[in-house]
Amino acid sequence: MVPGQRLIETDLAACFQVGRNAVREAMQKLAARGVVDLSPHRSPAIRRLDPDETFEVLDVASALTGLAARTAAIHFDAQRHDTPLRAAMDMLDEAQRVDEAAMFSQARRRFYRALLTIGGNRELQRIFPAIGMHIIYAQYQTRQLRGIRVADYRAIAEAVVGSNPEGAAEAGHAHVEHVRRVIIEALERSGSMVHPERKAQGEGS
Amino acid sequence: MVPGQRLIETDLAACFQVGRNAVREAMQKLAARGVVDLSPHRSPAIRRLDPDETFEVLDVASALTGLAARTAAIHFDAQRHDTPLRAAMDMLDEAQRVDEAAMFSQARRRFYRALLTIGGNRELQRIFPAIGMHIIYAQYQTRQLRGIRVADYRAIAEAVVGSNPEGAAEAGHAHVEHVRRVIIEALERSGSMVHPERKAQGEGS
DNA sequence: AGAACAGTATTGTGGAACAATAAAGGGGGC
DNA sequence: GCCCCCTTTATTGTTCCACAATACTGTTCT
Repeated sequence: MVPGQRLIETDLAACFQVGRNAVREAMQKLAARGVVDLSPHRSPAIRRLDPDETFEVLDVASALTGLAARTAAIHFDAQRHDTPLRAAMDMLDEAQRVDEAAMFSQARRRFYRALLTIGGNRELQRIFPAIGMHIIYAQYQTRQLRGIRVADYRAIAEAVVGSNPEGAAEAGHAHVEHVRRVIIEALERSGSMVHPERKAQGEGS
Repeated sequence: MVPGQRLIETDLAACFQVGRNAVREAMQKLAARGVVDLSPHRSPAIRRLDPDETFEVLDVASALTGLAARTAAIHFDAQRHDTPLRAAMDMLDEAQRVDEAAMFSQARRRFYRALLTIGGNRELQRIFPAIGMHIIYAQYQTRQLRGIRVADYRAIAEAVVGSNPEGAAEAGHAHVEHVRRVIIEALERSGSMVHPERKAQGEGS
């Protein structure tokens, strides 16, 4: 599954033993989540982010991650929320220890799900998975990024359990900025950088 | 078209002279934009926001409207962007003058489209229409709200043409807060308010 | 009145057919 | 040899039909 790859619906239908109809609906759901690009009369292609669009995604992610973290910190209730959050963190640690990418992805999803559940904002729960963050995770999957993420997630979690909304929001913004910096460095190394210094356009700290 | 109304796909197919399939795909697109609620084995219902969820939508809207305004202010170029933005503002004025709801909706959409175009953030262009703001506009359509909106939009536009990112973001946040206040008052009048004081959970000023 | 039950309405899904469009390949003209 | 146009092919867009699975409704029995 490489970015830009085209998915022919007849093939998928045959492959999964389902009707073309189901394939089309699945594609629409994936398009809504930003996984595939859908243009009329063309096969759906799994989404590819050029450097510019990558940073655009990060700007949106910064805004909504900050909101998610802040909202979770406001609504955190140790009684109900401590266990699931701690479970997510433990799984992140475990995934990093055994160094398995698939398990790490699962743990990351669990962490964000916990964050969104704690916050309780249904609209955010609906919108958040539509951000192209998944694509970034998949496209720039490095061990370095995983380490940074675990540390950042811990900072967010601590601010949340400490019921510190502004700290949580800031930790969320900081996390996205860390990801941005790592990607900038990776792009500079590979020389595919068009705008050498691309600054964040979200709330400065 | 009243909130909660159920849409039977057979009826719609017959009504619009299209196949059930097309209706289903259209429903999925509407669900992605947050217009209808879609639960398995049940007819799609046009989305209804209870007071709580209304405020949750506003929290998300505040974050993304702020980002949209800030990004537009950063990328504003008088040469290319002055004309479309001014056209949108003129249409808003005209719509308010003749006091037509349909025209006002169209003008509002145009304003946001201009904002998103100026900013140039493709991910934001993709995500923004998915916010349930439409539903709020439809559900709380009052003359008072229209007036507030025109004033707020003007403030945003001025900050944008002045290339003042922080001012634009603040104007965006302020706009959403104004809408929030009007809705709180409306709910208090109608007595359907559960949590009497529901504070914004986005960035304070 | 309340609960189990049958019948109906509606969605979920597969399959076939055809039109419409886009991509690819081939044949002429320069 | 290279480019343009045309034909051919592959793929999507859409409709129709059929049937299974599920939710809704109304009725009957206790």
